[in-house]
Amino acid sequence: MPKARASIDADGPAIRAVDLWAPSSEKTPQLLSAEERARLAVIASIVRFNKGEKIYGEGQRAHAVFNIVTGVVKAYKTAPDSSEHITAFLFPDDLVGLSEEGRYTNSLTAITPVTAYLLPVSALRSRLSNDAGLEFHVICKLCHELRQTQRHAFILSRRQALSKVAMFLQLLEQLQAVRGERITEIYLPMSRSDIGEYVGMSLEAVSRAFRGLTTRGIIKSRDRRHLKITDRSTFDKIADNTNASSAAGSVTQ
Amino acid sequence: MPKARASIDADGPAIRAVDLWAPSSEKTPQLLSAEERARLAVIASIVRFNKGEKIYGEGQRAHAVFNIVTGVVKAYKTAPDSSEHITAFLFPDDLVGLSEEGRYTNSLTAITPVTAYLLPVSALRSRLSNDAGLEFHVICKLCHELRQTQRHAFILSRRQALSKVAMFLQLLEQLQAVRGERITEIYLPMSRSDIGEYVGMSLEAVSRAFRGLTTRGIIKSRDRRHLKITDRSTFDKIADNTNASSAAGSVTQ
DNA sequence: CGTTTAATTGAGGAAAGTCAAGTGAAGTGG
DNA sequence: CCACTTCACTTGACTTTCCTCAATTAAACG
Repeated sequence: MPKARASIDADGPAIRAVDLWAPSSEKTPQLLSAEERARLAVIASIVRFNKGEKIYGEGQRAHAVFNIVTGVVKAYKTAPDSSEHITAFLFPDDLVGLSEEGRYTNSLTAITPVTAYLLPVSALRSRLSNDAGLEFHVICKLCHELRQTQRHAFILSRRQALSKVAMFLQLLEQLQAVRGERITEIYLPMSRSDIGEYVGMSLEAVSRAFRGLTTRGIIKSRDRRHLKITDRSTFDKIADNTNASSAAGSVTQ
Repeated sequence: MPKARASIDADGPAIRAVDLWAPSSEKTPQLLSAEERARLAVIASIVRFNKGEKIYGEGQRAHAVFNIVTGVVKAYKTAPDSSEHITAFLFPDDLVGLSEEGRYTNSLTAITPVTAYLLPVSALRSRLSNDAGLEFHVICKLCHELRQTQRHAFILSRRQALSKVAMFLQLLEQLQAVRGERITEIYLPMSRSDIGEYVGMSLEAVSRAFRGLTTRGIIKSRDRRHLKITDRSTFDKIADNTNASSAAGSVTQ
């Protein structure tokens, strides 16, 4: 029996984002019509990457844009001091590889097995200039990613480790919901180290934050990659940084 | 004699960004042709805001997009704990107010006197759908802003206060260069508190960072809003976080 | 010129980083 | 299938850094 995703696989590239102007009932609808997806499928090819495989490196010539079908990738920059900063985690229906003057601005690595559509820039370019509707959808997607990155920056600006991690989990949960997956459990495809590089703290601090949330009874992890939020209200308070630590503290101590 | 900017004022909305694919010689060219700007000018109106004046609030209905002509604005989010996080500083030729489902996602306040083009969304919307070239330019601008926000996130991810502030100054300097202004001196239109809210540290820490850079002879400030980089190589090392603190430390101590 | 706001500076404490050791999980090859 | 290697994660002890609170100085504004 084919997975739900298999149909997407067959239908061509897909992008998902909210509309810029119109208030819609649906949360994040599929932006492209079947016809548009079919037209894009003509110029696209399917590519696969193993877990841990590097897709491209920062500064390389950008020959293609990728549209993820299944799996998760990380986009990251390597700082001059050789520490890595993760720019974004990218999931199915995301678009990645939009470049600056023909060169990639991030490196890209698969953190799970990945299948994706590869769209050559030359072909995409001409398609874009001939299809105003598609262009508009790309604009919507970019606005979406811009807000996503602003949210990332917001997480990074927090000072408390617990708050950072809680916000990160909220983010993952929401993305999962948007993809139509079950959210009884949050799935963490990435390592502690990846999380640390995303939220701006050491992997040890990430580990401690998980422990902190667990011992306070706020989350419960089945294994290192699956957890459940058991106390939603204090969880949200910690994420919002509204006096939850003090309340929870009085319970614990 | 009119300032260079006065001509922009007269010519209609202007946006500036690098091209997605083509490597260009110019750093960040004006994307819109005279004709496009004129067509946009038809639907635009000029608006002015005083220093400190709020332009719109997060969550309000988004009736218009703004294209800044002169002055500087800050876009920010107010956290549930009532602390403010600055999302971006916006300068002439920037585009701001692209919304999510018809509502603004940030608040916007002028931090200097500001003049801007106001583009009603309804008119802009129909212009966009009739002009593929304009759409493409908006895509370029959005990619540009996306990278800008990623850079912001990168600054926020740094741990050292000096490094954060140095990177922030690099950013300002580059934006100044792009706008064609002189870069012998870096101009800081925003307060220490604004800087702190942008780079993710307290205003006191910002102040101390400036002092730190000054006492080490790396920067020299004429007044609180104007400074010069006097030791470029160690400045860059601090921004890059490559063993400059140790080297500078041995000099000072 | 006085009042208000912004910025600096200092002292103390909390929080996360670093270093290092130990534990658990996963994958490999016999 | 199990021992072995390897890698990811956890946990602890110590140190550094920045935040918080508070007092002082400097600048901006009417």
